Amino acid sequence: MNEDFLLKMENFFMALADKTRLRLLNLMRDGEICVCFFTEVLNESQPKISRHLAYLRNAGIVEARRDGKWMHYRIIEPESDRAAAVLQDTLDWLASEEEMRKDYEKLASACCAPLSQVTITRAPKPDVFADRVNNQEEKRELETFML
Amino acid sequence: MNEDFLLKMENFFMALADKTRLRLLNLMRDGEICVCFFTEVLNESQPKISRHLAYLRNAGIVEARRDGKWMHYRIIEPESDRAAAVLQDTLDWLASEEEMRKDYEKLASACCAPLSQVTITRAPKPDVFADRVNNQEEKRELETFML
DNA sequence: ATATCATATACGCTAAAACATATATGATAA
DNA sequence: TTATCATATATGTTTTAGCGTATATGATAT
Repeated sequence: MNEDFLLKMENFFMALADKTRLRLLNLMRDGEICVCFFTEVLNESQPKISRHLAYLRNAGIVEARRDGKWMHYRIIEPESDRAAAVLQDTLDWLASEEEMRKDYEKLASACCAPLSQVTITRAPKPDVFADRVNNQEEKRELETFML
Repeated sequence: MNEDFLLKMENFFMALADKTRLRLLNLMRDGEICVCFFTEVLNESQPKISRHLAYLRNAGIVEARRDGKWMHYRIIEPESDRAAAVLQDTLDWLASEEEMRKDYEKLASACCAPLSQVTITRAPKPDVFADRVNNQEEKRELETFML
């Protein structure tokens, strides 16, 4: 039956249907973020954050990169163009909300990841995905440089 | 706290995170539909359909109109522009899927509502919301005429 | 009135999601 | 090696979603 496609779509929206996951996505909207930031900014337990990040990863919405002891998560463009459109609208929605901006600003007062300042003082670009892809190499170099 | 806005957003996505509700939205994407159609086309129990329609109504995604014994549901534009954008993308996504088109075509072989033929042979317009609003009066007249 | 039709809601149950706590993993430091 | 740090996962429990069945509501028909 049509179960396959519907199931994927259902799972995609499930991934967006959670307060913690929405806050996580909001924090990642302009680039990759270290797990320790999430726990700090959202003031939630580390296992809770990890579980929700795993959920987003399984849904194909974020991916992770290991950097020594740290894990950095970033939003990726979903395979489906349609899903990508929904996700982009969702990120714009988050960006437009005052409360989410407050979360975002807390990133400045961060914890372990040395790259924090570099990453977040970069001005948010309108096209999130393009920005993310283009700065990938650059970011990696900066990180290596700072370690 | 920020609970209010996040809760609303979470509920909005919850409403989209269910196979039955996605199929219902797909069937409503070009105009209002009678409950009896839903049960017929989706081949699901009447209470199940009603419960999911109530869910969508509480989420501010559809509204109902009574017409004698029948209830007609239609998609409405959410208050939030951001939610409206996500919903529109979602409807386009549904419209693009073969399996959903099959559901949609089953509307032609319908049940109780006399208006069915008139409603569904009308060619789908690109701007769903505008179409819906503009044809409201017209539809009401047609229904009255046919009863 | 009563009966019937279309739909909505209430109730009890099952299944799945989210949580807190504990433990495991994988990397660096000593 | 052992210790420690950052993160992931496993376990048991609580909460919530969805379902089927039964029943209520609201409209028409007799």
